[in-house]
Amino acid sequence: MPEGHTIHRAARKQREVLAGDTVVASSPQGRFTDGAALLDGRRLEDIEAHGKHLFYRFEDDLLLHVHLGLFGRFFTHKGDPPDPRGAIRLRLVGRDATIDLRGPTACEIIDDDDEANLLARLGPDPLRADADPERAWARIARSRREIGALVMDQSVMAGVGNVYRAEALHVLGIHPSREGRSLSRVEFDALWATVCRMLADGERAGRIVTVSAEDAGMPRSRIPRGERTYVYRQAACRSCGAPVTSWTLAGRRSWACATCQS
DNA sequence: AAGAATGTTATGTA
DNA sequence: CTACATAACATTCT
Repeated sequence: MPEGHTIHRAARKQREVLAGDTVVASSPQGRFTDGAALLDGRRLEDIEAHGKHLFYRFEDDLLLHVHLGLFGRFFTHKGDPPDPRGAIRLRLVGRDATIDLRGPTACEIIDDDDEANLLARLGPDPLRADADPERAWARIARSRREIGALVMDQSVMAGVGNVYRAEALHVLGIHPSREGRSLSRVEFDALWATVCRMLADGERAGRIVTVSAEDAGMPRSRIPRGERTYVYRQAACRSCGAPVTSWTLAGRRSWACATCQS
């Protein structure tokens, strides 16, 4: 479910929903029980997103790290807290909203060292004002790894996942298998700008729609599911109609248009 | 109803 | 040291 846009959106919405409240975090279940006793009843002070990672700062300097992984999801309930459904790993209870977390790969109490180590492994996040694209360029410009692997490597840039990898490289006409170091500075600048735009769009809309209104022949908000991407999970390119090839790149399925991309 | 999926990490191999 | 493959783990949907 989540690429970087989902995470930033969650942070923003949760800040809104919980703003000004005394928020109580209740006992995570299952394999995340370690931090339960510590979190219980503590007030939430801040939420921050870095790439696909979320950091919750609680009173008494307690820091909760959440990573949704492939399946993690938040569920927001207005009004009184409902009975827990399924394995709730974290429950944040505000004055008039409850947020449940299910299926994360990480939901753990960490210390400042852990946090520093995590952040040190993250490249610039296109959704953050403090992102420095030069760090990404420095890695890409001298790497012989495929660009399709590099853009999804969270230490190169933080927040891009499988959908944006396919879509960003497609609109730029760059084949995912090209070596990083074969990209020109102009191409990299366009790549960074595209990733920034796509992630920001996704955060605003709450879903990924990379196809333009012109190409779809309808407002982007009304494009049906399954038609919102040019090549991702497509058999034919939604831009030119040519066949889309798919193969495994960096452990994930990858797509490219035979004619648009080289 | 097996299998795939908007992810990461640890470990083994070359 | 780099790159790549595999397994493990989380859950929902088709």
